[in-house]
Amino acid sequence: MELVMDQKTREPKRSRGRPRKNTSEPTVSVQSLDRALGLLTLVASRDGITLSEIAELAELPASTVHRILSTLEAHRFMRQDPDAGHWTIGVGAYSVGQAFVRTRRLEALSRPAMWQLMEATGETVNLGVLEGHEAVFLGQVESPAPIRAYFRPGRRGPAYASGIGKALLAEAGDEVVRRLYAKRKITSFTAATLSELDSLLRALKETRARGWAIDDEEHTLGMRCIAAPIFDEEQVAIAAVSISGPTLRVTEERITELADRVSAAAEQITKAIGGVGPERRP
Amino acid sequence: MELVMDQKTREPKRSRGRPRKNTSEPTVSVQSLDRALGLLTLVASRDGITLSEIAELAELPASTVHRILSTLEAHRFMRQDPDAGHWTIGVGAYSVGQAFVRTRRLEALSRPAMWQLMEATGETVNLGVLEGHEAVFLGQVESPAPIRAYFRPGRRGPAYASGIGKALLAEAGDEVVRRLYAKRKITSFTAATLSELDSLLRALKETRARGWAIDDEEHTLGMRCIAAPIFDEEQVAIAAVSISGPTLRVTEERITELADRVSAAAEQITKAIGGVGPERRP
DNA sequence: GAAAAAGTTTCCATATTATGGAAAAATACC
DNA sequence: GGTATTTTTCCATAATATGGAAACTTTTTC
Repeated sequence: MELVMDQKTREPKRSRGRPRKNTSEPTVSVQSLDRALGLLTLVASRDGITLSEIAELAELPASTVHRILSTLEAHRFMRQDPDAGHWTIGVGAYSVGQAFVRTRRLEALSRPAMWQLMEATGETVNLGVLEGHEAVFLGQVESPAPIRAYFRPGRRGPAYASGIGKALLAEAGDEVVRRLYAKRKITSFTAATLSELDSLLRALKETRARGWAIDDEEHTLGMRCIAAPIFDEEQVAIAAVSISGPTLRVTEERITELADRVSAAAEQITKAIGGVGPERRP
Repeated sequence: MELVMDQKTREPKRSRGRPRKNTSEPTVSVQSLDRALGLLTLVASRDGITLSEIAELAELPASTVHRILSTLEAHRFMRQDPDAGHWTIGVGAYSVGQAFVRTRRLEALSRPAMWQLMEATGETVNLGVLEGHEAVFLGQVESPAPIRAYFRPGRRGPAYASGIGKALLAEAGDEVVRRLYAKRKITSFTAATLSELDSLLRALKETRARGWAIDDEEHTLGMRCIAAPIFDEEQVAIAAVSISGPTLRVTEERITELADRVSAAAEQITKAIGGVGPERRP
C-alpha cells in the first residue's frame, strides 16, 4: 500500500520500542507460568502420567502441581483420563500448536516459489492471509529495483482494496463478503477503489472465474498488484501470493503474462504444502 | 500384569484420591497462568499480532502482557518475529500439541479393531507403547469372562516381560535393546522370564521374523500374552496391540490362530492411523 | 526536517496472589 | 481388616505477580 523509493540497503529491521537491555537472557519471568510450561513439556514427553509422578519429577509439592494442572485443565491444555486418572495433553494445547504450523510452515514452504517469482518478474512478492475483513501480510521477497512496493510484514489493510484480499474474498464466496461488508463502510482510497458492494461482488465473480485477482490502483495511485490463492488439502483457500509494483513496469500489456506467473507460483506453493487446488481452465 | 478373578460388575472406575468436591467448576486456578493461556489462544487465533494489540484485546496492561510473553518466549511457546516484531505461536507449543495427537488419536482409532479382536478371541485386548525400558498400557477392551487379565491403563511394566514390550523391543533393534539393558538388572518374575540378555535377544530375533511376540508366563504364572506392532507412516513401530488371558483358554494349540488375529488387528490399526507396515510372510 | 505519536521494555513500591504443609477423603494393596 | 498411596481441599504466610510510570526506540505526521 505504500510505494517507497529507497536506495539505501535496509539493515535487518530491528524491533520497535525500547530495545532489550541485557545480552544474556535471565529475562523477566512469571514463576507459576514458568512451572506450568515445564509441566506441559513433561507430560507431553510421556504417555499418561499421574499427579504424584509429575510432582516428584518436577520437584514440586503435590498441591502446587494440582493447582497448576487444574488451571491447565480448565483451558483444555491438559486432561485427566476419567478411567485411569492419569494426565495427558489436551485439545487446547493441540489447537494452539496448530497455529504454529499454519503460520511458520506456510511461510517456510512458500519462500522458494516466492523467490523464483520475484526473479522472473522483478517485482516485490508478498504472501498474505485473510483475517476477518482485513488482509494480513505474512512475508515478502523484495524487488531489487530502486523504486518498488514495500510493506512491513504483519501489516493489515482492507481486503477489498488489495490483490491478496480480493483473491481470498473471491474464494470465500458472495455470502461471506456480503456479511463482512453489510455494516462496515467501504472507504475510497483512489478513484478506482471498488467502493460499492455490487461492483466489488462483480469483480470478485470475474476473479473467481479466471483464478487470479488484480488491484489496479485501487489502494495507491501508480501501483498495481496481481494475486492468486493458495489452497490447503481440503481445497480451501488459506492464503494468497501476489506481486506488486509501479504501473510503469506492471503495464496493462504485461498483466496476462504476469498473472500466469503468479498463478504458477500459487500452484507451486499449494503443492508444496500438500494442498490441492480446483481444476481451472481445462 | 495381574490376573484378577472378578465377578462383580466393575462400575466406571473413578479416579483415585480425594474426590472432587464441587459440582460446578470454579476450580482453583492460578491467575497468571490463566491469563497466559488466554493470550496463547488469542495469538493462535490470528496470524501475527503486536504486543499492544494483545494488551488491548485482553484488557491487560502492556507491562503484564510483556512479562507473560517473555516467559512464554523463553519456553519457545511464542516467538517474536525479528523483522516485524509481532508475536506468533512458537515451536514449543507445537511439540507439546503433538503429544495430544500421539496419545488420543491412536487410542481413538484403535478402539474398533480392539473391540473386534476382543469379540473374536474372548480375551482382554490391550494397547501400549514403549517408553524407555518400560511398556506403558494406554487402553484396553476387557474380556467379559469371569476370569480374565486386567491392567489399569497407565500402568507400566518392564518391557522384556510383556507381550507389548517384546513386540516393540524386537522392532527397535538389537543395539537399542543392548543399550537399554547394559546397566539395568533384569529381574525374574517366574521361571520362564528371559532373564539373560542373550536369551532375550534370541527371542526378539524370532519375534521380528514372524511379526508377533509372545509372553508365555514370563511375568505372571498362568498368563499368556500375544502382541503385534503398529506402525506409523514412516514404518516405525510406535505402539503394539495384545491379547492376554489365562493359559487354560490361551492354550498352546490356539497360539497360531490367535497370533493371526492379533496381527490382523495390528495391521488394521496401522492402516487406520495412516501407517505402513513392513511386508512379511509373502 | 522537526515534532508528535505509537510501540516496547524496564523499574519499583504495593498488596494481591501463589505457595506448600497438613489434613481430608477416597482407592489400592497386602 | 488394616496400612499405604493418591488426589484434593484448606489456610496462614510471605513471596511473587502486578500495573503505573518512565525510558528509549521507530514510525508517522505536519
